[in-house]
Amino acid sequence: MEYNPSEIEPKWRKWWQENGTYQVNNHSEKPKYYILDMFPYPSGAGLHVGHPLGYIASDIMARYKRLKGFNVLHPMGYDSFGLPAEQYAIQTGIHPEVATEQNITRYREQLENIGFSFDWSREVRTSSPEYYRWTQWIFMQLFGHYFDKKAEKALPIAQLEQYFAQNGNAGIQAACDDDTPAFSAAEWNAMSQTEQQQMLLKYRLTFPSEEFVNWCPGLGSVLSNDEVKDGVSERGGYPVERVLMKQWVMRITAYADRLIDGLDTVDWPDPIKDQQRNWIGRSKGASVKFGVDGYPDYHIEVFTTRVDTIYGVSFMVLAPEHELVRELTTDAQRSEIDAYVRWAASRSELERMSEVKKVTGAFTGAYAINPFNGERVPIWIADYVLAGYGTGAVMAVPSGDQRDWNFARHFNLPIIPILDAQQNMEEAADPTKEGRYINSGMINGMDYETAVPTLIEWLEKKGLGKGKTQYKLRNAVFSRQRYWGEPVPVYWDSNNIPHLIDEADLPLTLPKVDKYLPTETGEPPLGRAKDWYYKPKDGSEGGPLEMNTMPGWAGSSWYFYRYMDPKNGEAFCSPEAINYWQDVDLYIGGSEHAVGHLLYSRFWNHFLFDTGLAPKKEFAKKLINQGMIQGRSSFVYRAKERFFEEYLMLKVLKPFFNEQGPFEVHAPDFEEAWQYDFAFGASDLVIEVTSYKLIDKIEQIRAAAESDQKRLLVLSVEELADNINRPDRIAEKISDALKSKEKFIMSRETPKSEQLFVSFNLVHKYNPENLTRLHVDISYVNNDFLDTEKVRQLSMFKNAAFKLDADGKFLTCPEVEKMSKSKYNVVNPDDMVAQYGADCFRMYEMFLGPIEVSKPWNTNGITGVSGFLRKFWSLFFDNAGQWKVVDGEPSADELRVLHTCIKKVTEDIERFSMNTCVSHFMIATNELRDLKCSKRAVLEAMLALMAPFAPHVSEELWHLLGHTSSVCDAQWPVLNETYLKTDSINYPIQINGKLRAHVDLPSGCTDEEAIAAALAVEQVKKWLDGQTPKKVIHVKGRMINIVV
RNA sequence: GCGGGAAUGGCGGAAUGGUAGACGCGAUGGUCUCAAACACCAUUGGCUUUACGGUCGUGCGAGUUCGAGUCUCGCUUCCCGCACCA
Repeated sequence: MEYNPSEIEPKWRKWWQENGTYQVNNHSEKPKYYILDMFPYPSGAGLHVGHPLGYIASDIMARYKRLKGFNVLHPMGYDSFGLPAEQYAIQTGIHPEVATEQNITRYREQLENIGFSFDWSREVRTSSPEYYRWTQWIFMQLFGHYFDKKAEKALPIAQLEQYFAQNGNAGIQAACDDDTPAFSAAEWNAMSQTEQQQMLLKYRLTFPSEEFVNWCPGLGSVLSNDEVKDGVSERGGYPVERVLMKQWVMRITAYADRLIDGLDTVDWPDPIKDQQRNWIGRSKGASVKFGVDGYPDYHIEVFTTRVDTIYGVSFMVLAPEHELVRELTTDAQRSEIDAYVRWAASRSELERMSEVKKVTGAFTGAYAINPFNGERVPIWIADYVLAGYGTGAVMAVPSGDQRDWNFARHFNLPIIPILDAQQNMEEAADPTKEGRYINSGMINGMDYETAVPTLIEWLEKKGLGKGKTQYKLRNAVFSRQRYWGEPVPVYWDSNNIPHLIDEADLPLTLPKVDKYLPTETGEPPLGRAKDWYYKPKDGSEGGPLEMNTMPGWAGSSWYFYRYMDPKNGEAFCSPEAINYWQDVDLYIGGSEHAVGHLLYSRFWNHFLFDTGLAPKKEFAKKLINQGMIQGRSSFVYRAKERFFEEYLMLKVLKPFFNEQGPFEVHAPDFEEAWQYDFAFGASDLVIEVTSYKLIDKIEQIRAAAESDQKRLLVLSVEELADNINRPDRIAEKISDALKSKEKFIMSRETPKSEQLFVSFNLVHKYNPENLTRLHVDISYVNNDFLDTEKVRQLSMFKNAAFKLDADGKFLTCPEVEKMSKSKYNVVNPDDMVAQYGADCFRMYEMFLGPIEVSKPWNTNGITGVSGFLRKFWSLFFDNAGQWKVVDGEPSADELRVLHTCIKKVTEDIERFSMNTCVSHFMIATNELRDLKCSKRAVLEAMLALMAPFAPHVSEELWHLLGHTSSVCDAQWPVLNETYLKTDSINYPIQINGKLRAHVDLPSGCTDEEAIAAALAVEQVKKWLDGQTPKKVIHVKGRMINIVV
């Protein structure tokens, strides 16, 4: 039998499905292992070879853990709400649900094709009502809770109401809006129902709020920052304005500390943790109020992380937009300040970014007073201070902060050293915290650790400031003005207070709409729905339903629990299921989700934990980032008409120079002066290069030549393209024309070619301006060489001529780019599977390199893996296709090869080094082949090792060995170290760390024996040259180093 | 500007501080074949040498060490993330 993946692979996929091989039970004696891939969005473009990279790695892990005796949960589903389907719906009128369904079908086919061990009976889709009713339900829980800072957890809002009724809000420590007023119990009890509800919104974990958004009236939607370029939308170029809009917001800031601290408890890559810490941006410092000279009522509040540098403040800087700028500016400075403010407002973000080194600013004429020493310091404005961040004011300490230093240098402001350890103050700021304070009043002589609390205590006593922890993190906007998302289960009463709908009325399903666009009045698409109104069953007052939908991250923030119990209609997940599976043991996905999905889902999970719904604070123990697979595009160079003039000059006309004397050349800059492309000085012949199609142009030139009394030779570019590899033919033609007496010479043959493409390795010979660079579909390219015959299928190349290189080949120019349809560099996994088989595809993706590294897709090496699989097969079948596996005791060598492979593969899977696993399989296969090993005991163990990587071929051979159950339920082979030992070891001998000789020694030899043997080696004696070694190092089983 | 990561043959990449370049691709030579493909065998970092060998070599420059691709410090370039974040 021959190895034929296209036959065996579908057979086993069918068998696995019929036998329910991948179905997982929520009850088991075995330990659980939950391995999860990040949720894909089913896009219309289908899967490309980059997507499965992580899925293959997780599938290998899942199969490996199963062989090791775990009950493994490895599910797959779809994050199926999303913008692309909605945009498609706007264009075509097709309901997003229909398009999404089609896309999912296609994804499923493609995924199935690769032989994953997903339990498809657990598939979930965020856009199905059975799923999103629970997303809505979790939203309702968030609405019903507040965050208690004393308990450090979410508590029911009813408890808060009770507390307010008894105590007012004094003494409560809860996360709430900044503008929450203080009120007593009496005041609370005197409030109307509406007023109380209004107040409670300031505490709820999700609440409506007025937020600034980038509103684009032209598109009828809100845009993200990066969709806005220079104040207009990137798509369409419509104006964008910052407007306040009522949005649902999640109070994620309440969890800022827990989200930072929780990072220390999970095994995630440090770059991801760093990004999250950075995003949350916890900085401990102090807020300090500076007085303003002559304005006793005004204060300028600043936040600083280096309050210890306060005596080094030599000026203040306000943002140009700061509210006090107008009032503080003196008349003398007014014109300068006004001009600067106007200039700053005119500057785009881009300009500000690119000119960080340019120092600009203006003096207001006013002075601030340092609360510590009463010193007057000038108040400046500069655009490096942002109005929207912090207080919009900075205390400038030029000795410790480089940007302040630059500013001080530029405007000649004092630079005051404050620590005795600060150095090179003349060249740059020194932000050190080392040493003792100088010039620093009450903290003189102290170190950093004692100075900070001293200063903060003083500030707080005087009421001029306080120690403060500041976060960069903002509350997360949870509303989208879209159709294709989860409806928010909320209605608004006549007093404009939001209320949850009754839990029994979940799911609140998406209504039908006539169009997927905003209404004429600017309301979201749900505003088009009829009867989008809620009437409670208890007969109380109802109201219109919320028209915003939830964002994409809503459904993906808790999906890992739904897989545990996907069909449950009573709960988002049964307590039994969640207590069995607990949390995700291994999560694999791209690092682009570092702060979006991964932070929001941690937030939701902390909340679910607080309410007792989830058993663990962190939902994923270990996270692995998979690298991106980039595309490898191929470019070809197409000649523009001017290329042929250049070509003629370089290749053809040079010899005529000697015979005919200098000729004159049409130069682009003198188009008016020169009528012809080439003119021979000593002859009356002129040459015109043009397309034969341009009859009018040829006639004009001909008339001009006649009136100039010149003879005209017309060379068509098509003809030149045809003869591009035969310049001699063109030369002959010119030569004939020179000898001829004819007035007008033009080829009568119909040229074949329309366009000329130049091989990449010849491109350097020509002016790049004469060539156009174009993508060519990579399916016509092999090892960067273009298949010049096959490519004629494309209309663009139908009549093309190719300028080939010296070897007669046409080279394309490769470039690594994002994999995308428009770049013609997409590789579809289906094609790879059809050509090489799923097992080969899986192993090759792993073989490409470490899982976490991004790399371009390149099939150049796939034949190596394909060849390996055939070699592996040939351990079981001889050349004639006869089964050759025999029983019998394996030899010591055979066992050594097998157990080396067991050791390496086990170690490498555990550390996710899948690429080296494939190498080990290749090595073992080559060695077993050399040993002519076909022993059942060895091959059976090899199959178990191979099964996670190449499940189809392993299953086939496993059954041919006589098994009736799946190879998935085999046992992972156990390593026996004794088989690894060899009798002798070939030791390298180094002299002074340089390899000089080798010696064979028995594997158990002592230091003395090894050293004596090493010194006796002829080569070593030569290098020692009679000297006694100073020192000899013997690393057992490794090497010997002799120091002379 | 800040933070993180990386840099090893023609290419993808190996290498618990211990023989740098495993494994694969590509290339070269050979066997098989009418021929091609497949397959198989051999060679394949640079320089040098008939050969044995010598010598240089993991982005650059120092350092620690008997020994550094690996550890430390300084630099260069590239990639990723964040971004006037005080």
